[in-house]
Amino acid sequence: MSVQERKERERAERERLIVATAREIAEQQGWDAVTTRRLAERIEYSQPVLYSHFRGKREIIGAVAVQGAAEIAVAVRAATAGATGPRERVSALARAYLDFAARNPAVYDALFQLDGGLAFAQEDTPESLKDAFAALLESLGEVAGEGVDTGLFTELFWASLHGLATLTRAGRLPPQDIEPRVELLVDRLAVL
Amino acid sequence: MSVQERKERERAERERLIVATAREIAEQQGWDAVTTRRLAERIEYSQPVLYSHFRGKREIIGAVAVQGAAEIAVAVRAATAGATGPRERVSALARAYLDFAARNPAVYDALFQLDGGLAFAQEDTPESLKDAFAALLESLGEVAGEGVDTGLFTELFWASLHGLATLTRAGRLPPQDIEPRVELLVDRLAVL
DNA sequence: CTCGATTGTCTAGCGGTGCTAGGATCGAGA
DNA sequence: TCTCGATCCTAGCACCGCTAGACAATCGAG
Repeated sequence: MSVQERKERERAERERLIVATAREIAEQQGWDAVTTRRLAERIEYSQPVLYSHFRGKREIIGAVAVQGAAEIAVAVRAATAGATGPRERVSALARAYLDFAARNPAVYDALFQLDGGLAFAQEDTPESLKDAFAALLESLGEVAGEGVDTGLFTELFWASLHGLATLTRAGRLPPQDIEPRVELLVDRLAVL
Repeated sequence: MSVQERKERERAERERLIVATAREIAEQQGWDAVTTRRLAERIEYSQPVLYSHFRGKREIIGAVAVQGAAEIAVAVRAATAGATGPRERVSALARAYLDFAARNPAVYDALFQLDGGLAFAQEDTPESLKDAFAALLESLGEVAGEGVDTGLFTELFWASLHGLATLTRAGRLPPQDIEPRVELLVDRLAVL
C-alpha cells in the first residue's frame, strides 16, 4: 500500500510542477513560449508524460486558470476585508481586481483570453471559478441598488472591470488615467 | 502606363480578395483555421504570394481588424442617427456595438483579441480605429456628466461594452439577460 | 526581331508546433 | 529469480508560419 501511496504523491507533485512551470514560462515569456517540448524539458521529463496528466495543452492552461481564479478570490476578499464602508469596499475590490490582472497577465489570459476548455456559469464549472464570482458578489451585492438583481449587477460590474483590464493591457487604452477611470466606474455603477 | 495601372488594379483586387477570404474562413471556422496554406489555396495562389502583400499572418489579421473598425463606426452612427434624445442614442449605441460583436465574432477578435500588430491610441493608429472611437465619442460625450472628461468617459463606457461582449461570447456570462444588463449599464453610467 | 534584365510566381524545404504509436526499461509480487 | 504490468522515452506524424532559389513570363534596348 505504502508504495502505491508514494507513487500517487509523486504523481500529484509532478502535476503541480507541470502547472507551476507552465505558469512560470507564460509569465516570463508569454503563452506562445509555453510549448509542450519546452515545458517537458523544464520539468525534465519527456513530452508524453504531460499527456498522462492532461489531455492536452488546453487542459494545462485550464489548470493555471483554476489556480488563478482561487488567487483572485483571495486577493479580492483581502482587499475588501480591510475597507470600511461600501464605497471603500467596492473601490478596493476594483483596484485589487485590476491589480491582479496587471501583475499576473499570463494567468489572467489563461482565465479569460485563452481557451482553457473550462465551463463558466454552468453546472460543471470548477469550484474556484464559482468562488471567485462569489467573492465579487459579496461586496458588490450590497451596492446593487433597489430592485436590481445582485447577480446581474455583479456580472455587469465584473464585465466593466474585465474590459478595463484587457483593453489597458493590450494597449488599447492609455495606461495612465487608470485611477480616474476606476473612480468614475465606482461612482457611477455603485449605488451608495 | 496603362499596363502598369492594370497590374496595380489587379494587385489591389487580389489584396482585397486575401483579406475577404481570411475573414470568411475565420467567420466560418474560427481564426485557427485561417492558415497561410488554406488561405493560399482558397485564393488559388501559392503561399508566397501572401507575403508579397503582407509581412505575415499578423498583418492579414490587422487588415481585417481595420476593416471591422470602419464597419463598427458605420453601425454605431447608423443606430444613433435614428434615435431621439440622449437616452435612446446611448442605448441604441450599446445595442449596435454588442450586436456587431455578436454577429461578427471573428472580426471582433481580430480587433481586440488577437494580435494584429496594430497601434491603438497613438500617432500611427489607423484612421478607421480612431474614427470608430470618434463615433462612440459623438454620442457618449453628451452624457458624460458635469466635470467629467468626455474622452475618459467614452473609454470607460467602451471598456464596459467590450467586457460584456467578450465575456458573453466566451460563455463567461449567461447569454440571456443581455437586455437588462445593457439597460442597467446605460442607466447607471450615462448622466441624462 | 532578338536578347538580357526585370518581374512575378511556384516548388520545395526549414525549423517549429501539438500530439501519439510502439518499444524499452524497471520494479513489485509470485 | 522470474514474470508481468506500469511507466517512460524515442521516433515520427501531420500541420504550422515563413523563405530561398528555380523558373517562366514580360519588358525595354539594340
